[in-house]
Amino acid sequence: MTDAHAASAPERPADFIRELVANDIEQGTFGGRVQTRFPPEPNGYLHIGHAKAITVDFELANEFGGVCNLRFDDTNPDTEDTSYVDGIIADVAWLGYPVDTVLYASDYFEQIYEWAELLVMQGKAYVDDQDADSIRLQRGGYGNPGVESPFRDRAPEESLDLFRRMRAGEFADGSRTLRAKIDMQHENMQLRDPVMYRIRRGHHHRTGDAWVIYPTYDWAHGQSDAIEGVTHSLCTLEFDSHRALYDWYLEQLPLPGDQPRQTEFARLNLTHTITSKRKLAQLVHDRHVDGWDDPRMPTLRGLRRRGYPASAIRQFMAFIGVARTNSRHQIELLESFVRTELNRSSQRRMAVLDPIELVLTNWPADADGAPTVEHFDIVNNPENEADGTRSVAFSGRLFIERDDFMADPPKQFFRLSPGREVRLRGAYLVTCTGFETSDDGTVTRVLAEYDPATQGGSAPDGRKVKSTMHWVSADHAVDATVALYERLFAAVAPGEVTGDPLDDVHPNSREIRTGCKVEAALAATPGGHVVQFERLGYFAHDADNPLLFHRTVGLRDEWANIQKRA
RNA sequence: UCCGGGGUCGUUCAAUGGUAGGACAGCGGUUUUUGGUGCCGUAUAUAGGGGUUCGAAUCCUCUCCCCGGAACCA
Repeated sequence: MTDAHAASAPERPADFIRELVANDIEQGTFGGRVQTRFPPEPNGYLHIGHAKAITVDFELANEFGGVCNLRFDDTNPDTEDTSYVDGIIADVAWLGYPVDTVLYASDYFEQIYEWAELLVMQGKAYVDDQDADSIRLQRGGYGNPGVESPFRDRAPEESLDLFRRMRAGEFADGSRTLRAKIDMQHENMQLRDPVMYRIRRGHHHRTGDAWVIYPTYDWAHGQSDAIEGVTHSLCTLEFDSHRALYDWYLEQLPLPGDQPRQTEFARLNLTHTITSKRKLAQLVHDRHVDGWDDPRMPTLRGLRRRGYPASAIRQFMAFIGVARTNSRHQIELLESFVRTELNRSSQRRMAVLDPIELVLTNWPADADGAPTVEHFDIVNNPENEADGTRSVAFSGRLFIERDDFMADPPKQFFRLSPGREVRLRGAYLVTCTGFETSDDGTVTRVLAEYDPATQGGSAPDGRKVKSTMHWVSADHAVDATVALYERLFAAVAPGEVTGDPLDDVHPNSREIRTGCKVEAALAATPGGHVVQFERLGYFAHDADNPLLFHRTVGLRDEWANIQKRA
């Protein structure tokens, strides 16, 4: 975190949710207790948007001394799977939040069913024999009243009998539903006799075939909250109109404790990023990406593989806060948190992505005629002295970045060109004496002379050079593969009003570069960590392949800006 | 069309009747054995009209714009 970030964090005023909770505590609502929950449906993997909900839920409970549990909203057997359950648990844990208590709405099916019978007996719910199309037609429209079902005034005893037979499996899927009897003329469409149970014979990943009827989200969510003792049920803005129904259900029931309260906040949107589980699933299905953990994906596992530190994601979420305004944050802000964290934590290594040979023509040979090899101790991380130094081999034949040499450089180019002296980081000052080209004019080799008096990279006479370049020794480097990523989506920008963002998938969102040269020691280190290749950006070492690196984010590149402006 | 939620620098989050502030992105400078990092400086905003008030981003009113809501999805 930069000082600017650090300084602004404590000054950040309470967002509206924290204000609300602080107020509740002051007034003694919920007996001063705070309990939240993060309630994903296990029908896909978590993405960066969920990370906001996770941090809001867990941090709020944390801040006020309450608890937050992970609860699976597993009320739809058709879409859910145990592999998603496992993946979500792992992702929440990776983000840094406790998963020792994992709860499931499906554990409450019996209690929720009993409460449904209660509503039926009280005449507040009825079995409807109509199909989905008829119910939808009768619901009416915005500004148009609904039509009451012909089964609406069926006797409670008859509904109860039918409801029990629904559970017993006597009726076909979709043939009947249990509906709440509220108000078919209500201006809020959610209150026009919503469906509470549907018949569905899908195999549930936890309850198996024990049930053929399943509660809908609205009929299960508030009830689960109440059973668990949740006080503050936080969700995203699109559930705003469901709040009246949430309250109505709870008001009808003999709850074991205080009635929980739903509060909505704006979901996270990011530029160049899609946060729709359905669409991410389509990216995977259509093979635009390799899988849910593809480093281009905004999934938590994709970001992790790409080298995003969990702490950077948490800090970003804390910084943007919560509000009810629909907005789309710039991904550059997230990336700045990633860079800030990585700048502090990642060790520096030298690598050359697009190698060109640099030959030191005055480099000495040993007694046996072979080129001399020297070893330099180079600082691992200038931001953290405790990271120490490493020994790097140096000799007369090196690789440098092709971009770091220009035969005919423009004014603002500070790197190697004929006649100019630069520093090879941690090694020597070298002066370019010439270069070789192939028949088509491509530079094939750069020639230079080193100054033996500048061992370690500083000149005894105090002369300065304008550039310090990274390098690898040709005889000591190893070949590696580096994956560079563009934004998956070209647009998805603020104010953009395109159609389906999937039309916008960047066709060349990944560039694989082989033949890159990296320090030999990198091949021997375990994968998973992130290193900074000097001036090239941050790279995540692939967990499975020690010679594959994913670029996490690039560095801020002033030279690129200069070229752009020219 | 009806109901609900929103509208503050380019972007985003603050300021709740009393100096419109921060971050990211810009721009200018500076330090630096990474054109990285750090540091210093700087421009840019209250959707519009009317009203209340000594004083309005904030309260009232009219208008405009954006988002959400009519699954047996969540």
